[in-house]
Amino acid sequence: METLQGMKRTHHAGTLRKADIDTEVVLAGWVSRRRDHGGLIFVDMRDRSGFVQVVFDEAAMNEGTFHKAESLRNEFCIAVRGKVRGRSEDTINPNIETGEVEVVCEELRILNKAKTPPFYIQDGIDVDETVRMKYRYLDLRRPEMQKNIILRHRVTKIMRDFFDSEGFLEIETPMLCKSTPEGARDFLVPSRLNPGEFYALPQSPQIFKQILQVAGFEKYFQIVRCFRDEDLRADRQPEFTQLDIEMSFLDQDTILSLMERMTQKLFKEAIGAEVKIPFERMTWDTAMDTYGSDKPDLRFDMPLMDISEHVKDSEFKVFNAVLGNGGMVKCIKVDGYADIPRRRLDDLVKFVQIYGAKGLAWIQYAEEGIKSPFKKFYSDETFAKIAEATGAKTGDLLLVVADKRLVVDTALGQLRLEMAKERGLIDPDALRFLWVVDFPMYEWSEEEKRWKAMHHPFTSPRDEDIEFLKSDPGRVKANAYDMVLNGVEIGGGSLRIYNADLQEKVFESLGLTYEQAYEKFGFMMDAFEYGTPPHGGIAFGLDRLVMLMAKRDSIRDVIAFPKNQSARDVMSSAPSTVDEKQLRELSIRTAVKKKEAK
RNA sequence: GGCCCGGUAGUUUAGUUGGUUAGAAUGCCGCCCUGUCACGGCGGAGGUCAGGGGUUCAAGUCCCCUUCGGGUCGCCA
Repeated sequence: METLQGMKRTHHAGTLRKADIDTEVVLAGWVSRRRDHGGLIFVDMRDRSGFVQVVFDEAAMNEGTFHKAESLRNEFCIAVRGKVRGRSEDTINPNIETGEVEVVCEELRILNKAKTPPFYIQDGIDVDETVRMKYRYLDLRRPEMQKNIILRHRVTKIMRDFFDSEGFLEIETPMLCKSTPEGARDFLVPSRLNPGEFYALPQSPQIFKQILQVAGFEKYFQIVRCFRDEDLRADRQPEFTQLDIEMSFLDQDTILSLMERMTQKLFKEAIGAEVKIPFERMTWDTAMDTYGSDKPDLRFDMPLMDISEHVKDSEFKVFNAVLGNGGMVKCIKVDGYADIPRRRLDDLVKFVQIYGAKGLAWIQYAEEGIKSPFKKFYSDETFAKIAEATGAKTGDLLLVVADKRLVVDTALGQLRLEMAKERGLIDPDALRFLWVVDFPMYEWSEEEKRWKAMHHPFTSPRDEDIEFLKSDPGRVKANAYDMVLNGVEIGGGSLRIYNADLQEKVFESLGLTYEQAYEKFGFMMDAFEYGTPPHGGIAFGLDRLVMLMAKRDSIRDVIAFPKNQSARDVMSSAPSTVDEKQLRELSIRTAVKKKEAK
């Protein structure tokens, strides 16, 4: 092995251009590809800036160096001293950025050899993700992964600059916190010094950032790791990063427009995308009613339409039962898909059942006539009326779900997305931002038979709804808002309660007595007794945001070292068992493995 | 916890109704090659068909269990 002594890198490989011709350069990086022609060897040399072709010419260099070049293999770490040369007309490679030049090697140092990598170090590979994760250091060498991680850096840099210029302070909050019972499962950390007691890793710095408002910092932000011990998804990791914001003396417009300006600047500077502000705003009720989702994808239309009115008063038992039970019949219209294969319809029935619908019906306005499982229960006139109401023309398809409101909306909302994908209605380059506002304060937990806070228990109800906190919690709307991009929730927040009496009422409506609430959030309630300013904030999911900007389908592609679906780090093999001694120090008697737990 | 899909050389995969020695591409190794850029030519090595059990004259293929991975519902204030 050789060292870099006396050789100082002067350039990055991917930056060399015609203007650098005749420059003496020293490059350092990795062998990306080697093309050995016998007396002439080409090596594509890669560093984080890209790559350039290095030429080893047997006739024009000393024998030892050429011999060394013959031994090069992919992913060897090397340094090269040489001169930049313009390529002759017929050897220019227009497909690469450095294709007009090459580096003629004068000195080669092999800084380190490399084993044969388990997969190609290049973009667009189709390799089992477990293999990529195990060799994450190689996966991250791939240009597209480098691009993602570099983009992530730029995003956080722009955010920090923006909030600094707006007078916000980045303040750190603890990682070892008090466990909060509401919400997601906590990751727990045993306390050695306090046997039998545990810290929790923060699900978010929520309470601390509110207390920072009591403390008078007025404008806080933090790019902060958060932890939730719940099941994973393509867009959910047990530890994730949040852009966390809280400010005093604001109204809802202040924070929404602040975030719009931040988003506009971010997209412009990070990926060169123009974002128009202000964003469209839609109430939660409208979003659910029209798109069957609290985070509608507005890159295509296809609204949910209520046809209950047209299908009542018939002999069709299915619809009658639903309508008689306070349910509804809604549909979506898929243009030009009346010729959907029967087998596909059967699939779609199964599809909506995942979301709790009992079934799916349809009306095919086909050339040869109307086809529908409930055709015999309705007159031609009814089908014509439905066509008129929904705008369905010959050749169109209506997909119909009948059930309770929430089930109908959810199932059709998901079906809407499925159909848009299938019919190619989504413009992959579109950026459709949206604020969803006026979220309900509570949602009913069937499991626990009680009202739960939809956002969190510190969210303020709208003034005009406070009177219903006790009598009719379901109708209370909150000062809560979500930012949605292309059907993905990228941020959410609220104006908080800053009045102790109101906070107590809300705790009460959640089934907490003053004593119980005090046990859980006492330090916060105490703090709130000392002149708490009106305040509110928002939190952005950084991973999801960068995922969308990088046009990836999984947040794992924008996190350097993610966990797999079982929350394992397959590279380092975390989590792992620990010594008995460590457990004893923590006053933990036994560790039970999953298999034994059963 | 439920549902769906998957596991065959290092990698990506083919493998029909169960039937001879599991085939290919790429990567790897060796030799040759002075203008390639997915270089090319010739030759070679490389397989616990995820694991276990069962059915069968015969299992990569059929059945059961386990395990690992991905997606998803629940869950995620």
